[in-house]
Parts: sequence; C-alpha cells; structure tokens
Amino acid sequence: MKILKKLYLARSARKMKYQILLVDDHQILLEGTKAIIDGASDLFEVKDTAHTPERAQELLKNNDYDILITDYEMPNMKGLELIKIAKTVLPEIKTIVLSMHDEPSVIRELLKIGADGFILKKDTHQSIIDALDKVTRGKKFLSEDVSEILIHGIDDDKNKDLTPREVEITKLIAKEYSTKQIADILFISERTVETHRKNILKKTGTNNVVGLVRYAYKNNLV
Amino acid sequence: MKILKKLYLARSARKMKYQILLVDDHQILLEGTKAIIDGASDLFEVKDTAHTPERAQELLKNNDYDILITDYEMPNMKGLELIKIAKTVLPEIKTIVLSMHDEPSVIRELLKIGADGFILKKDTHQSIIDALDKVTRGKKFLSEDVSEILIHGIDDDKNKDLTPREVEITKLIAKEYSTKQIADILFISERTVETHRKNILKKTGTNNVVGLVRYAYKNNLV
DNA sequence: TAATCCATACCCGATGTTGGGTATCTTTTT
DNA sequence: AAAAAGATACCCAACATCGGGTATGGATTA
Repeated sequence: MKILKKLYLARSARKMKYQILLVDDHQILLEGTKAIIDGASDLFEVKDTAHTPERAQELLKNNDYDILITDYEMPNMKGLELIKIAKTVLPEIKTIVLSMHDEPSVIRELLKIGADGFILKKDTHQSIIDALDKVTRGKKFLSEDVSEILIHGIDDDKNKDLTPREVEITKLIAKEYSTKQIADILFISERTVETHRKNILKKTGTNNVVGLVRYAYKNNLV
Repeated sequence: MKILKKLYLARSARKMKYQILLVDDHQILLEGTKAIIDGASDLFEVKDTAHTPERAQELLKNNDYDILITDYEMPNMKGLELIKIAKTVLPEIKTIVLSMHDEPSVIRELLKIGADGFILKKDTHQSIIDALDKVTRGKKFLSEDVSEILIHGIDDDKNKDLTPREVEITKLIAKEYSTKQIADILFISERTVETHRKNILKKTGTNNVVGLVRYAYKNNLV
C-alpha cells in the first residue's frame, strides 16, 4: 500500500507515464490495444509488447514496468503463470488480464493469485482505461460484465474443483487418449484411470465423455 | 473487374477514402482495429462499426460501404452468412475476414463464397493494410500464415465434407445426446444413427467421440 | 492424533461404442 | 437411362464406458 502510493506520487511528480508491458498472442489485438492505450491517455504508455509468454518473461527480467496487461489464453503458458512470474520478478507490478472467456472459476482463480484487474475482450476500450486508472491507485478492477458473471455464477461453486491428477487425466481424455493409453502414459492401472474417470464425471456433472470434453473446452484445458 | 477499376479511380479522383464497415463481437478488438486502420493509412476510413451481425446487416442496408471487414466467429451468425448478405445488398463490396481459427476447411469455404481477404488475428496490423490495398485493386489477399495453412492442408481434402444429415447428427452428439436419444429425436432407427456415426468417424479421421467433439469445436458446429 | 483428502486399485454388471459387413430406396448428378 | 451419393436399416463380435461398490496407503489439515 505504502509502496504503491510512493510509486504513484513519484510518477506524477516526475510527470512520467506508467510503463506498460502488453502481452497477447494475437498480433492484431496487441497492436490494436496498444493504439487504444497510447491514444486515449497521456498517463499510460505501452513500453513493450510481447506475443509469446516466453518473450514476456524475458522482457520482465530485463526491464521495469508498472503494469502488465496480458491475454489469458496463450500457447504453452497460461496468463495465470505469467502473472505469477511477473509478481516474483517485479513484486510491485500491477496485473490486468484480458480474456475471451467468462468462466467464473477462471476469474476466481485469477483473483486468488493476485491479479488486479480483469477485462473481457468484448468490453469497451474505456474499460481498459478505467482498469489502468484503478489498479495504479491500488484498487481492483472488474469490468461490469465480469462482476455480473461473478455474482450470477456463485452456485457454480458446487462444481468442486478437480484435483491436479484429475485435471491431468481430463486433459488426456480430451486429447483422444483411451483409458488404456492414459494408464500407460501415467504408469498406473487401467482400473485407477477408470476410477478417476468416474470421479471426474461426477464432479463435472456430466455422464459421458462428450460432456467431459465440453467441460475441458469451457475451462481451457484443451 | 471493370466496375472495380471505375470505383477505384472514382475514389482517388475525388480524393475520397474507402469507406469500411468493421464487424466484431469483441468491442476491444473492434476499437483496436479501427485505431489501426484510421491511424495507418489515409486511404481508408472506418465509417461504422458493429458488434453484432444483426447490427451489421442493418447498417449494410442503409449505407454504402466499399469494404466489409468481419470476424468469423460470432454468436447467432457466422461471418460466412454475413458475407453472403453483404454481397447481396452491395454486390460490389469487398469482404475481408478476420479470424482466430486457421482451419483449412473454413478458409476454403470462405473463399468459395467469395470472400476477398482472409487474415488471422495473430497476423500483424500490416496485414490488414496490405489486405485493404489488395482487395480494393480487385485482388485476393491471404496473409502469409493463411497461405501456409492452405498449402500444408491440401491432403486435408480427404476430409470429405460431411453430408447435411451427418452434420446434424454430429451436432447432436456434441450436445451430449446418446445414440438412442438421437434416434428418438430424428425419428430414425438406432441402427441408422450408428451407421451415420461410423461414417462420420471415418470422414473426420477419428476413432472415438472425443475426436468427433473436437472436430465439432474446430468446425464451429458447437 | 484423528479426520479428511488424494491417488491408487480392484469387483461386478449393464449399457454404449466401434469396426466389419450388406442392402434397399430415393434423390441428384452425369 | 445409368451412375453416384445420401439416408435408411440390419447383422455380428470386440471392446470401452458407466454406475455402483470397497479398500488401502500416504499426505495434509483440523
């Protein structure tokens, strides 16, 4: 809190812009968002952009940023992990997630690991500016739509979280591996895989693989 | 061809900008892309934007545009249908599709119905400008990545198209209906559904429902 | 320490899926 | 008019999945 205020004051005293690192695997969205930010406010500036999480990681290590804005769905690494890395390298950095998906579970997970803002790609550009404004003041920002989802998605909590092992198996199922193949890959018995499978079906509230694959898609396990 | 050249000359003679209608259900991408186009060239101008296909349809009927740039994946209506509508209302309009997905079948389908350009969201903003440039000269534009995909996806043609009935059944399977339920819904025998099922698996090159559901997701049947 | 959770593994039986066919009738294409 | 494609429907056998259990050892939490 204290650090933040100091940072904020320092910036404004020196009339410096907040330096932003923008990450998205879609080049066009990257450039579009940069155009929005650079054009809409003279308080913020996109210092660098990265279109892979790896490149972002590299930039984070060798530069100083005030804010990280990142896509959530990216190849190899989820926005989630990138945020964790960013918070480690630059503990004071503020993070905003830009996502297509509006699954309550994902949003909750992000907030839990300390993301400061969450915006959907279908929100307006004003949301981005509002979010930047809020997070630099040390507050959390959720776009209207996101709040809406959180409120109406509460009972969704009964969807108990899958255990790590169950997530692993769900992913393999969704990759078209058979029970036998999964057993071979994980060096466990087919019976065990079947047990996991049954538990997963129960937890996800479906009664066949199709439902499971749909669950995997909705929760970005694919 | 003739008409196009006339249009092109007329525009430049009058020093008028090409009028663009931009359609995308993600507000941020809409505004970002608009910023890119308006900022990068004084030959083109985003006259209107729409975040639903319905709104786009309305605009198309009451206004004149030279170019339509549309997302492919949208609720209710696919970019495909919007292009058909646009070409009906304004036969001379040029159409460019902006898509996340890089399925050869989708690209081929779009080119078949007369789309003039195809860009992936992971391409650079220069691709958009290049595309605008080309299509106003009456040429087709495929971004490098897209051409790449088309070339390496040729043998994908063995993925013979599913028949209407097969598509119908695929959708039902992907909606978690069992063979028995599908038989009831379509008033046909379970045996028939099984036959369709087998043919679909063969055509899509998979050997279980999981692969089928993945196919459904990739081809926007879900 | 006791209770809970997680991962492991087995049993059983019912039901569903997959892969191999063949066959008829209608519609569309050549 | 002949050929091809599409939708219908059946047979059979092998295999996988699903739903109901129970059980055990290890780790974590209360």
